[in-house]
Amino acid sequence: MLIGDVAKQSGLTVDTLRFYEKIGLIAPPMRNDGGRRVYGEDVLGWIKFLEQLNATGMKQADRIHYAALRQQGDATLSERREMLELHRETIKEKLALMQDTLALMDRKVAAYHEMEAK
Amino acid sequence: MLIGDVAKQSGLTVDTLRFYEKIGLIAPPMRNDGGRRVYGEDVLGWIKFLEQLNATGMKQADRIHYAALRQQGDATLSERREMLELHRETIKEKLALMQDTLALMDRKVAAYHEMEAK
DNA sequence: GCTTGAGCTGGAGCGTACTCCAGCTTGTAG
DNA sequence: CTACAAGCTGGAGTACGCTCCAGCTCAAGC
Repeated sequence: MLIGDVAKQSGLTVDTLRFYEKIGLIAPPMRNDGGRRVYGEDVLGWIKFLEQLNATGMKQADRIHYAALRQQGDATLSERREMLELHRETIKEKLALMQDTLALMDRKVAAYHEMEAK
Repeated sequence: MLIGDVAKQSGLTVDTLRFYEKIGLIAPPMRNDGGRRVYGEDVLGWIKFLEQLNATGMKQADRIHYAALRQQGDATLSERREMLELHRETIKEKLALMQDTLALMDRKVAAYHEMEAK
C-alpha cells in the first residue's frame, strides 16, 4: 500500500499522513526501492482508532504520547491502559454535557415553535 | 456589572469578553460616564448558552451567525430554530460516536487488563 | 492629591493542527 | 522514449480562537 491508497481508504490526505509520521502519530513505514512509503494493512485500524480519540477530544500531545508508548511494546501496557481509563472518564463527562445540551436544544426548538405559532 | 464581574461570574477572561464583542458574539453593552462597559444580568445566560454550543462542537462562525440573528429580533425566529434543529442532529451524531468510543475504551481497557494479568 | 487596581483601544503574538509549495525523483501507460 | 501522475523533502503559510501588550484613562481608598 502506497501513501495515496492509505489516504483514499482512511480519508486523511497524503499531506496529513506524512505530517502524522513526522510528529510521531504513525510509525515510519518501510520504503520500497524507489524510496516510497509502503504501509501494512494494520495502519488503517490504527488511523481509525486515532480518529476516534481525536473525535472524542483527546489532544494531539496525548495521542502522540500514546502512539510512542504503543511503539515501545508490552512494557507500556499498563500506562496505556491508564491513559485510556482516564480518557474514558473525560468521554463520560462530555457525554453528559452533550445530553444536557441536546435536551436544551429540544426545549429551545419547542419554545421557538410556540413563538412562531403565535 | 462591569466587565471584570462578568469575567468572574462567567469564567471567561476579560480579554475573551472583549474579543467576543469584537467578533459579534456578544452585543456591545452600554457604557457608563467613564466609558466602561456596563452589562445586564442577561449576558450571563447568553454566555452560558454560547459555551454549550461551543462545547458541543458548533463552529465560531455559526455561533456568530446565530448571535446576529438573535440581535435582529423576532423576525429571525424560524431561522434560529432551524439552526438549533440542525445542531441537534449533529449533537446526536456526536453522541452516538462518543458512545461507540466509550464502549471501545471499555473493551480496550479490559483487554489490557487481561494482557497484564498474563 | 497620590497610589493602585480596573478598564480602554488597536494591534501583535501564540498554540494547535494541519495545508500548501518548490523543486526534484520515480513509475506506468501509450 | 516520453508524458504525466504520484511520491519525495524541507520549509513556509494558513485558519481558528484566543491571549497578551503598550500606553493610556478612570475610580476608589488613604
